[in-house]
Amino acid sequence: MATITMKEISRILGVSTATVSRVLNNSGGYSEGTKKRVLDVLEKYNYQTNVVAKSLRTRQSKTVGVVVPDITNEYFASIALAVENFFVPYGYSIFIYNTSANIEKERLLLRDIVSRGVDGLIYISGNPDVPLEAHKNNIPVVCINRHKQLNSEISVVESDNFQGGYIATEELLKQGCKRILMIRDKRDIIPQNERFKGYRKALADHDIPFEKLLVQEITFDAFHSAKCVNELISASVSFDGIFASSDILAIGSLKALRENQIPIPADVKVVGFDNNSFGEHSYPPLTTINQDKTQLGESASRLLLDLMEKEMKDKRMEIVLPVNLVKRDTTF
Amino acid sequence: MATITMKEISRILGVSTATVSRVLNNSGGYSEGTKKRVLDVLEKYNYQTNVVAKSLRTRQSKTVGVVVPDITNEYFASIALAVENFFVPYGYSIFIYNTSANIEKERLLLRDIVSRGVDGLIYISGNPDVPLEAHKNNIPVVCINRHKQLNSEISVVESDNFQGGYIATEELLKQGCKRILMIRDKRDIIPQNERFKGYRKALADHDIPFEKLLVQEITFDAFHSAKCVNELISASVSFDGIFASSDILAIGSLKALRENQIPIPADVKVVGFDNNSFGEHSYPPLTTINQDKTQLGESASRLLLDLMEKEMKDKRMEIVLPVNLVKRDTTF
DNA sequence: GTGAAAGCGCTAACAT
DNA sequence: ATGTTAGCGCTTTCAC
Repeated sequence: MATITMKEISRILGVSTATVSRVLNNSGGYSEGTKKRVLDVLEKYNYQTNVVAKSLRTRQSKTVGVVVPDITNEYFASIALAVENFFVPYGYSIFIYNTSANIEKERLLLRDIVSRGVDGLIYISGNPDVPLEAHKNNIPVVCINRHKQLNSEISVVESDNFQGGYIATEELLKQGCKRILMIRDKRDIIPQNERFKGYRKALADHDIPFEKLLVQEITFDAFHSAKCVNELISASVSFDGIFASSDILAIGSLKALRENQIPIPADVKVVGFDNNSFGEHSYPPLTTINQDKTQLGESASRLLLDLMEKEMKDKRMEIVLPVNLVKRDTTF
Repeated sequence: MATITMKEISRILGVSTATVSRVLNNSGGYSEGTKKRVLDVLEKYNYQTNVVAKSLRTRQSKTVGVVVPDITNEYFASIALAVENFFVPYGYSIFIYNTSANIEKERLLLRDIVSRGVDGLIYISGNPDVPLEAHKNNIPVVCINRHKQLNSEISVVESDNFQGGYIATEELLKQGCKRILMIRDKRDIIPQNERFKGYRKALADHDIPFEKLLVQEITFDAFHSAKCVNELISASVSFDGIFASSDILAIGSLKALRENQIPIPADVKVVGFDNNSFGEHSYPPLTTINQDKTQLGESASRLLLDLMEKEMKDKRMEIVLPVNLVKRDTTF
């Protein structure tokens, strides 16, 4: 950072640093003439604010932290991108933190977050303690799609997971499926649980009995999903539809169905969840529930900005965003 | 940031802030006794360093910026993750900047980067001006896989794109392909150009004449790739192999082949580039050239750390990482 | 081994 | 309309 300082600028102009600061911040209290003179010199010497010094003085770092389990996952990356796009025009920069689902690492990250004095935090991860602790440190936090704890004072924005589970299942039902396999992440996290509830409700509304065997709780990746479907087929468990609680899981099940020469959607229909980009290019292209990741990121950002700048720290908000069915070729 | 300060700690202990600072930084010059007393109080009051103040004083922000075109692209995200994992143990945090391939936005970002006093920059984007300008501002920069400019003094780490293009084409050749379509990004960027050169060299080494018609330069996405292959088939252009310069392009071509009932790999064989995760689950699973994204991120980070901490600012380095063939089912 | 004091670059009272 | 001054929280030279 070998850039010129305000002090030097003011010396060059023969004015005080206060004056320079004022015109830099448009805070008024100077004549048009000096404003112009100051601006010229600033320009001429290519002055760049020292944000660190400014932060120390104003106690605002103009940064927000985004905590995700894994930025490599398109879903999280899309949200992070939306957050960045929202905040940049307001002069904020984004720190990214990957937890790798490691709770110890998460603790360490939190220390760093507090130390760095981020102005706010967007949290998309599994562990409810951490945002709570940030909140205790007086850092505004908003959580995305991850937990809506009872007695938490933390704001949350999420997709309507229940509704998503419902319409996914309903799509299958409408097409005549009677035995719908649900493949879900085995972790006890709210989005997964809500999608499951939606599935059950749709079943109930269509007078289809719920069968425990048809709900498979697995490790969250495509391989386990493929393995699961293969095993079910080997065990002669019959089903004519699959609701996968995530596109990643759906992709794995598609693979297993292909390997067993089961025509899709003729014999088995499949609906995923998330609307990841690879679903467009899968074989067959995947019918899925779309989550609006941009909207998720933007809503959370807007909420956070209010919390940060409007001193609405106590106002807990909860925003639920609608989801919608994207029909492609794994259903008719 | 409502945390206790060094001054308060020192008052509580009845020592000077200098002493507290010394034990915090392990810089010696205190007895074991005071060290222990200080540490205890620090612990008791849960002292957290104010990184902003420390940065102002030491002129080190302990941050590094990572500039990518689009974090939503798994390839960039993987590198960014590796960078974070490398730097966190050294006490650095990561600013992420998405350029969206928008050169104007990139300029603005650079201002911010300089203003924030990042200690270093990892740059994975198309435009060579920006890292050059950062470099001029005395910010250590290392570029990844994006440009190796003549007379640039900027360090670079990249995959061996030429070799990748060569072995991809060779794989096709070995399996008897005579007419190999190459689908590439139309942008004139070095990785793409190198892959193309590898393709030509492999052709030449196997005495296969180069045909201009078989090189398709398209907009970089799966749709354009599918469209391109469809059009070629409609125009009765014959080919028995496809080398796609990126997995994204390969996925699109797979789709077009399926739509035309062309058996893969029996009639047409396909090799991609990058080894993105979705290639494992495509239909058929994609043979591709693996780039080691973790290694790319780590090497770049290590280089940058040397540049930042060892005052080796002038030492320009160039690291080329090997690539390897990952055989799956789009070739035999 | 420890403390006093200056100062990093900026902003914001408070003067004038 | 402009300047003076103190100070944000920390590190570091220089004394002792």
